[in-house]
Amino acid sequence: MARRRRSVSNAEVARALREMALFLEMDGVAFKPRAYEKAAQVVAGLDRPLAQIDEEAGAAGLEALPEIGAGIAERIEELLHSGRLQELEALRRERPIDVLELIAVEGLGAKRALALYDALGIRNVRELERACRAGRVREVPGFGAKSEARLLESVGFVAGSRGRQLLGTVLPLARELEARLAALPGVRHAAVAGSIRRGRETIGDLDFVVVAREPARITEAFATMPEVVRVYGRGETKALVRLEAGIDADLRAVHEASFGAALVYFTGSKAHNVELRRIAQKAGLKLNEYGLFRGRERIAGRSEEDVYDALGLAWIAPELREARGEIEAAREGRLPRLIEYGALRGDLQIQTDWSDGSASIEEMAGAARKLGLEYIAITDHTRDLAMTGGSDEARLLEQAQEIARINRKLRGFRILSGAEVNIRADGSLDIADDVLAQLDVVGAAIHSAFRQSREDATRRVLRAMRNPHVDILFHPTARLLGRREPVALDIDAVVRAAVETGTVLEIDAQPERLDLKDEFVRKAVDAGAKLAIDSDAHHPGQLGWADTLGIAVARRGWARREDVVNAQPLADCRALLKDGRAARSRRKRAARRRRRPA
DNA sequence: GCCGTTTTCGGCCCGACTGTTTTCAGTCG
Repeated sequence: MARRRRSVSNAEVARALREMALFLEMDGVAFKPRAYEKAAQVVAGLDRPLAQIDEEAGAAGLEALPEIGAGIAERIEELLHSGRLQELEALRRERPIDVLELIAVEGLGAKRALALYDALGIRNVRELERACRAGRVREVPGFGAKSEARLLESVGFVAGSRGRQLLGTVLPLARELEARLAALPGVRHAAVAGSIRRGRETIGDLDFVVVAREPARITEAFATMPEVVRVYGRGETKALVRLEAGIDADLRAVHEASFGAALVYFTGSKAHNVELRRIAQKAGLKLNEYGLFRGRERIAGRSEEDVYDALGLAWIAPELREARGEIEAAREGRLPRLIEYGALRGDLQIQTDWSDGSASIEEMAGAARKLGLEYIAITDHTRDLAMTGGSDEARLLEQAQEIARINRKLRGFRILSGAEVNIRADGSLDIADDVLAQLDVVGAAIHSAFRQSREDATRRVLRAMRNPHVDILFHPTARLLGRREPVALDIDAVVRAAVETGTVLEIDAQPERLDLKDEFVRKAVDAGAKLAIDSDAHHPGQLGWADTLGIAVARRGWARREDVVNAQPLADCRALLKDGRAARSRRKRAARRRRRPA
């Protein structure tokens, strides 16, 4: 029997395309490197396996993807079918350079990596480090003692780098630095830009834009902050530093008249900016970080609104700036009215000391109330999660009584009884239906058997969603950023089932989860499925995640307030849950019976 | 190599900073 070949992942294909780009760049080939690089980015950002696209639609399916034409589609197919790319292997034989590793060193690109290989035979970071220490790099034309020292320093940072960090980790630091910049003398505006402003789930570096009377003093102050462990460069208007948190921070100072253009420019995304510049170019204009120019005349730049307006576009919220159709929508005036920060009125997933949370029901309710919420659901873990002290049926009912008792003392705030029940591998639940029927909010979630096949995992989740008592699918894919892959769900099938069964899909706002992720939120919104944005807090201090991280993900998924059940008043929220719907239809049927003449 | 309101050829985003190049290439964002 023929053994099935291990399937080639999108990440591996993206890596190969990126490597192709670098080898081509070494030879000074024009434009092709960028074509490969762009294709690599598209592949890395796909939410479906290339192998699946190839299986279903072949090369035509691959070519339908943006930035992938006949040439690259053919190479992707070669990779998928044979696990190899002969052209790349030939390039590697010709120059056995670990170019992907080497260009991770700050200050080294394809060209200079090649120069080092030609002169000294350097193939990887280890050999680069040795050559730097031996003082041989400074002998290479185009290099000197200074670049040798910088490279040596950078090598250490490559080893110690932790890569992209969680939005939830970096956001507080970014806000703190933003506030400190704003407080410096002579600073008129200071703003966080970059992927933080767009609300991306992970962050590669911090970007700040400032307007100041004496920019050079600001870049100086920035580069000498106590958190700075290394200064890559600093000029009159720009500084790039490494922070002790293990992340780089970039500061740009511009004039007031350029603030909006700079904010657009440094907020990105890169792909969004490229589209904006193309629009400018076609209109005979030029867009850069200083403004939108007709010839030498600046026609916009002071505010973001001016810049977009002058390009014939409505202002686009930063969370949408990913070149996923937002520019067309802005041109045609059909951008969604996104859910606002602060719009949540309740939180439907909260753990307490009845399972693995650290605070009591009353403490969590009090903290939620302080944040301005009107209601919460207490959803402690259940039987299968014994490790967390998960409740059985009797304990859930006991907790519901305790909640009722607390509610009697509360005015203007309501605690809903609930549970986070476990979805077993076969899709059954770990709590009996008759008890679930007595709770206000039932969330169901996967906590085990994460590596099922796509078919099995999808069947499992759909079975749970069809349970009439399951109101919400909690953290639907169970991924943990940087630690655990998502369960291999057919997300389109899950979204369809959500619409059919009235099951709400959750955006779990725990920094490591952010699950559903933005692209899946968009699918849910497009299909008309309902969402919940929950903190999944296990401690009072974590309740704020929903309004920061959770809303950011929802906005990135083009969600509006009306798509989110817990952005509604309590009565409306409850009516949108399954039991509420069932109750409503029961009432309607009863009313029809009454109207009918006897 | 990709793409198309300049559509099957001829374009392809733009600027700051660094180092060593005495006029600019490479790298980065």
